[in-house]
Amino acid sequence: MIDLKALRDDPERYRDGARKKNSTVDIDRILMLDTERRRLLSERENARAEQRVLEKEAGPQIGKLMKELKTAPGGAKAALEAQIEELRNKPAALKETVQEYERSLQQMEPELEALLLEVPMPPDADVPVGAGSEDNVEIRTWNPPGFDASKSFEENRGFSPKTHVELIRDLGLTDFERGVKMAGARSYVLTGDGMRLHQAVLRYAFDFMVEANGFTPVSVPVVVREECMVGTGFFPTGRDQAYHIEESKRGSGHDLFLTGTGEVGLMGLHEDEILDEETLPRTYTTVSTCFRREAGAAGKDTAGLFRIHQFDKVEQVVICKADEAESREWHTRMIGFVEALLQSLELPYRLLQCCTGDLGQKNADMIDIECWMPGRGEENAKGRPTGAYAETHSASRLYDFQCRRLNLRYRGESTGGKPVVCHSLNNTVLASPRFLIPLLEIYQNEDGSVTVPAPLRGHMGGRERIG
RNA sequence: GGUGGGGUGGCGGAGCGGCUGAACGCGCCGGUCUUGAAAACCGGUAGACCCGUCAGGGUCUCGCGGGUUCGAAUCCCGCCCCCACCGCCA
Repeated sequence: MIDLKALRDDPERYRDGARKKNSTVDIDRILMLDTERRRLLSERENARAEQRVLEKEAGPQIGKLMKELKTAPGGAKAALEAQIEELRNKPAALKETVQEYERSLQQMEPELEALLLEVPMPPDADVPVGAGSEDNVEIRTWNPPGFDASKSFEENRGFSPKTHVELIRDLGLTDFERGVKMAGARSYVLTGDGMRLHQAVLRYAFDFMVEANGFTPVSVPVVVREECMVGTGFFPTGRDQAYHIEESKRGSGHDLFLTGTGEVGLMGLHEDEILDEETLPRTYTTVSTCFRREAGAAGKDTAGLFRIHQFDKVEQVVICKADEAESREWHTRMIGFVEALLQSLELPYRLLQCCTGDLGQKNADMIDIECWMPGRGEENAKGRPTGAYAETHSASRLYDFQCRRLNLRYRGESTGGKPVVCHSLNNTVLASPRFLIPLLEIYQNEDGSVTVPAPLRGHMGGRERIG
């Protein structure tokens, strides 16, 4: 959520941000509602203050008169009762006024709140303006020794590569038929070495974040309340991407949702908390199963393990002080962790600066990392794919957008003891089985086997190859 | 799933119709004392929102929502959550 006060002070910044992110949210309607809301608030407060003054005056008098009434002779009772009645009426009249303002407020507030939840975080000034992913800008590429992703796989290795779909089929690493039988389209079963490799890459990435980078390992819920989805910024805009578990027995409003990323659980950890400045930054990592409905992606990437409803992901999040320089620094470092991981596995990749249209609602800035996958891209004359980069990681910088929704703050010396909304960032460490695509395709051999990358062998019982 | 007990400030814990945004204790911060520290003593210590250039003023919040009342942390109704024991169980 954006800061309503900031929007009040500089609406054009948010209008411009919404435009750049292709959002049609009505900023002027928000300003109008906000003005009206403050007017009502102020009126109600004045009436309420007056009411309280009267209460304090009349209250003790009523109490006194009530006592007198008990012992008063019959003839005096009527006069006392009339006096009490009069004292009661004054604040009672104001009560009506207060309630009227409150009803007006209750009528308009849901609309204002709903609109505020839709306002996107304005992109940073240095983010290139663009309509969608086609306008993203390549920052740099990295190639492992002895490999050049700007050339074809065949030129690099001397033979035509199989796609990952062919590799997993030929090596018996998956069983799509039975996956679909049980769970429908985009479902799969990892079998044998497929499952083992999947677990190996996850464990390798998880250990890398904990041991080499000092992140705090945690396990988090993957079934969460709606508040958690709203707080982390995935609702209401992305509601149709989440699996919805109805809890009809308990009435509406208590339904649960499957999380599409460990980010939800990691960021939800400190919802409604005020952290001590000295405990920042918080650096967390988790490995969790992620569920995505992939609504609107019908027919896209239907083959293989690229776009699926359920996968496992090692995720990293950082919660830090509200400081732009620190946010930027962490962003760079979190990307650096992934680069180090990919380099240790010797996989070619590139960094993409996402343009404004591709940032999503929450992000001020986002860098995607794409691994090179020989089995994707345009077909050559023989009808074989020529290879392409495809997204495997996404590093987001959100400033206070997410933490404001979560009501996650910190305080300390630098804030003068006052609570200030934290900044947050997140980045993929490794998502599998998608990650198996570049891994298998790059490490395949001419005889159809796949070499197990050296760093993973410890998690594969020392195996050096599959097949 | 059943039965019982609870939800008050950073924590513990009073309050059970007005004097209570909240006693008291702990913690934390500042000060006195001390060579320094501890102890002791003194003082301070919730959050949100609105108005105001500042100083300051006001409103709301004792799990959440509604009600009763001139007045609610305190009474009533609904909901949520937590704990204990029993049952079931990965």
